Amino acid sequence: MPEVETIRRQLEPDLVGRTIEAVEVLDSYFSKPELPHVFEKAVEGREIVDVGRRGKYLILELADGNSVVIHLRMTGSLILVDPDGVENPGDARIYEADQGVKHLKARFSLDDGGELRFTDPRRFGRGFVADDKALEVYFDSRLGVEPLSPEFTVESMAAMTANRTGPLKSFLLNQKGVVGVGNIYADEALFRARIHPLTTGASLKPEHHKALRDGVVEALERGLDLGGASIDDYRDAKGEAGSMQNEFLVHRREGEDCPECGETIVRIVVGGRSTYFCPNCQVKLRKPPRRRRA
DNA sequence: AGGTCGGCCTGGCAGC
DNA sequence: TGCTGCCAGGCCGACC
Repeated sequence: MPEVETIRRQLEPDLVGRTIEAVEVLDSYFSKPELPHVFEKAVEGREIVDVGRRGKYLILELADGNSVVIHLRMTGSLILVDPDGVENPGDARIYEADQGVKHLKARFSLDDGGELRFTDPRRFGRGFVADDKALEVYFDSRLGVEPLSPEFTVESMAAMTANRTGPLKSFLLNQKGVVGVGNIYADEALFRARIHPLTTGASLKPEHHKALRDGVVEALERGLDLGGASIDDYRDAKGEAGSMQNEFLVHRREGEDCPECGETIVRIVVGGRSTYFCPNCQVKLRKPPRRRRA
């Protein structure tokens, strides 16, 4: 989510008020199950009136009441190429890596001469067009509370986790409770909350509800402050990498020292996903963790 | 209904 | 060198 929000914030000032003159879908996977030309015709000639986000979905709201909804999944990128093209330092890097050509899946030509490009080496990203009503139905059936909204309270966390018998890590990844938490931020949030990833929601006590809520918020806000995490492919709308990956507390740090106690961070698989945690700080039992060194 | 697991994709890399 | 096979992970659908 920090990655999508970073892109949204960059795109908003440049895209609002722009008209999309032409759309070219170069890979039918992008618009699947809709045919490319149907997607193109639904978007061409429309003005963008807002750039929003819901969970990890980016939303280009059009003047005709429809919205272009784009999900980047893991490896999708949205790059805004300025009207003057080469002046943008990010552009040069994209051409250098041959990404803009090799993995270009869709392009949106703007009325100011600029272009929004969707690239995705793994072809998981998707885009579709929907009206307000359809979008509401779509999101309501899939997505829960926004983590950075006032609705994400300790009470809501308590209610969401109350009857959960599966691992909290899986709950965080499931977008029906709280949205926007992917594998990186789930690990970071659980560490901040000092909760073991295999802990069940039903076993949480009131202090844990607060710790987990705060952990999620803090992990996501840290990611936002750092412009997202660029482990592999992620780049922002200007083609620049984020720096969250340099400040992971536990994620992808197997064998390294816990930043809190110095214990060795371990990796396990939860729900088929790599999960990193500190076995000393994030205990399953109530036994207080021993402190080794700060 | 909640939980679990495999599939979708491709590039990168370890291991032989 | 070149091949195989595994891993990365957001979401969905099938199944228990």
